[in-house]
Amino acid sequence: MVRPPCCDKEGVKKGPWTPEEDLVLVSYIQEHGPGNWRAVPAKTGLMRCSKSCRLRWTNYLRPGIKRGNFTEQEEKLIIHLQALLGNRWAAIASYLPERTDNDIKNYWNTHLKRKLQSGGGDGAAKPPGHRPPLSSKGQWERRLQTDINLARRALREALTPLDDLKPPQLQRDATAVEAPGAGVGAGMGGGGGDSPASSSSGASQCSQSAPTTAAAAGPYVLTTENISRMLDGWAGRKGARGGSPGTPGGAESASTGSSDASEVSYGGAAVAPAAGGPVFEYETKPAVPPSQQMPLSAIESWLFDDDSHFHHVQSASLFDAASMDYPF
DNA sequence: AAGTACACCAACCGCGCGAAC
DNA sequence: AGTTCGCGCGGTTGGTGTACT
Repeated sequence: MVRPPCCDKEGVKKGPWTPEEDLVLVSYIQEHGPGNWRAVPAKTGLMRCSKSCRLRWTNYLRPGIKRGNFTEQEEKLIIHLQALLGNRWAAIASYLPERTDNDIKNYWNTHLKRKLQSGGGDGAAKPPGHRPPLSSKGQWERRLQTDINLARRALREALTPLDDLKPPQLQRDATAVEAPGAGVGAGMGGGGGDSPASSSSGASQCSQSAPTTAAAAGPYVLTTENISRMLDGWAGRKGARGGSPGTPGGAESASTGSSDASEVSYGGAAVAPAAGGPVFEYETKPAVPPSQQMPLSAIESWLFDDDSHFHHVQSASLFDAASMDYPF
């Protein structure tokens, strides 16, 4: 059977998103929450296919996304995880909650791959693990279990020698949380309910569970700021980058000098809708207080608590294990 | 100053999977 | 049991900016 295209080719706009389209999409999600992407183009009037909407939200508009400026710690983490997990970017991204799989993938392809090929990487990085096809679900789960342990080992290795580098990361959380409006750092990274197994994709992080679960409250705290930046960016930068006004590059976020937490590349200050209050209607829970956020140290503590957790997940998939065992 | 090559990244494409029917 | 739908994932491409000659 021939698979029909995900959406009608005719009348579907492609290419860079415009700020106006972004606003329409954000407004819609603000009202209805992410998910049910199929309905988004119809209900918003956007001439985009559902997939494109989802991607735009997931990789760019979703709150809590940190863009550009990969830290040394993140870089090392990615290298280790890639060596262990192969090109399973979503899985890798789940360990870097503020990064999207697309972002990590791009960073890998443009920076790290080359770096490692030229011998600049550490010894742990090996060619992507091309694993034999799995013949059964049990095998798949065993592989996942192996992945869990390998990843944990890698994380520990990656983090241990970099303890001294931790402050910037944590400081980012700390300072960002203090940001007007409710705390930038409280988003994905500190969301509390965000397990490593939950997909990095916005939809899976936010969609079904977002409107109803406490765990989903975190990410949307960031929205006020992000939208503010977007709006401000549009006002101040329209046409600044000819063909793709809605797709500022990473260089911009990097150039702001404050490109840390959840730097949505529109950059700028608030034109904000009501800073402090929930922006999305479905945002029913308050921001996760700093004390309940999940800074990197939690990951570390989990890592170092190695054996005590292992037995819990022996027969479970990565995802099950995550939900019951992972502290983040 | 102009032209070219390279780097970067947002977005697209196709496939696979799971749920619903 | 088979089909359809919706979504997520990974690979790839195209456009833009920047560095180099």
